[in-house]
Amino acid sequence: MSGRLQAELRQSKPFSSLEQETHLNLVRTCEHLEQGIEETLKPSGLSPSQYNVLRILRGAGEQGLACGEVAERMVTRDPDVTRLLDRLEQRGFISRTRENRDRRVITVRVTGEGLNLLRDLEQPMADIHRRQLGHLGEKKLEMLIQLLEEARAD
Amino acid sequence: MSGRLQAELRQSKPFSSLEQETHLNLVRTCEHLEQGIEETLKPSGLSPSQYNVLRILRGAGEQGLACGEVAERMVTRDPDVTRLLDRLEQRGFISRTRENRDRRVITVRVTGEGLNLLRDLEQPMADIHRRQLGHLGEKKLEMLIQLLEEARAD
DNA sequence: TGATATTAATCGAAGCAACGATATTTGACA
DNA sequence: TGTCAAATATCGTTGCTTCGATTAATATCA
Repeated sequence: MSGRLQAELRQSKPFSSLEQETHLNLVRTCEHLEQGIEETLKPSGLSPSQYNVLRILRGAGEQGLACGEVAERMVTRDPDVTRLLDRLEQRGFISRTRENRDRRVITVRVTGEGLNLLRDLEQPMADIHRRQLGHLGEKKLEMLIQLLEEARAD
Repeated sequence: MSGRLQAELRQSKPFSSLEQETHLNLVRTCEHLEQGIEETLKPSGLSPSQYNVLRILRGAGEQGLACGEVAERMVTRDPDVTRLLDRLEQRGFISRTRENRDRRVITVRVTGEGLNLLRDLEQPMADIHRRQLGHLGEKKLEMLIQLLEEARAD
């Protein structure tokens, strides 16, 4: 068994299976990375989910997206996108307009202010990603990606 | 670039760097695994953190652990362990006793009821781990563990 | 000793998340 | 057409998280 996680957990026989050890390593790594992301976003008062939504909307461009489409594209699934959007709208980063074509759907768009915020975050976010994972090098990153995609394919 | 995550995100140019792609793959995979864990734990009304605490305490045995030590050993860091323990104590899965040696610390122990709960969860948890990651096989799991540990070492 | 700092755990308040239930609008079809 | 089902987004409630402040006990050291 690998020693690093064992040391972190301070137990002598922490794992009952290789699958479990992998799981714990994944969760730990994720936690570690998310912590860095949160710190980078904290000055602008955005949560990772909110940042994710703004980027999704920037990707969608002028035509915007329906609420449900935003929910589908989020990295982590949010059971109540409405209130997430509420907070972004209150701060002026997105706008909502009800469609006349189908009055059930509400189209969401990122505002100019939202785009400015994203622009300001671009460099810091690139930096933190690099700092956190850059030391692995291209080859290992690709291996890791490959393994993770395979892990999700069940 | 790998195709799977790109399809999930439904964007044509989602990544500005390999590090970012790795990060997103990690978060997605974690999310996916945690979802399975949550479903397995739901019948007993435990959150992953609560389950984690019970296992930590079982590992510590009769002598128990101080609150702070529990917090240190958790997989995901919780800024307020007190209330997490409150809920477990209310349900009878743990007990708390103030130490006379140093009256600042409170020792936490898992109760018999807590141990029973853990025993009942053992098989379902082993099953879900196997179902989620077993298809990778021993070799790839070890590779993944190795890469994840390396990723955290920055 | 007495004053200050440190450590351990808890609590108050505010905001957030999760789960269902509820409008509102549209579609399907007898 | 009228009725029922489906889709879309929102809201109500309850419980959980988080942040900082607070209490209490111990350690430090002039």
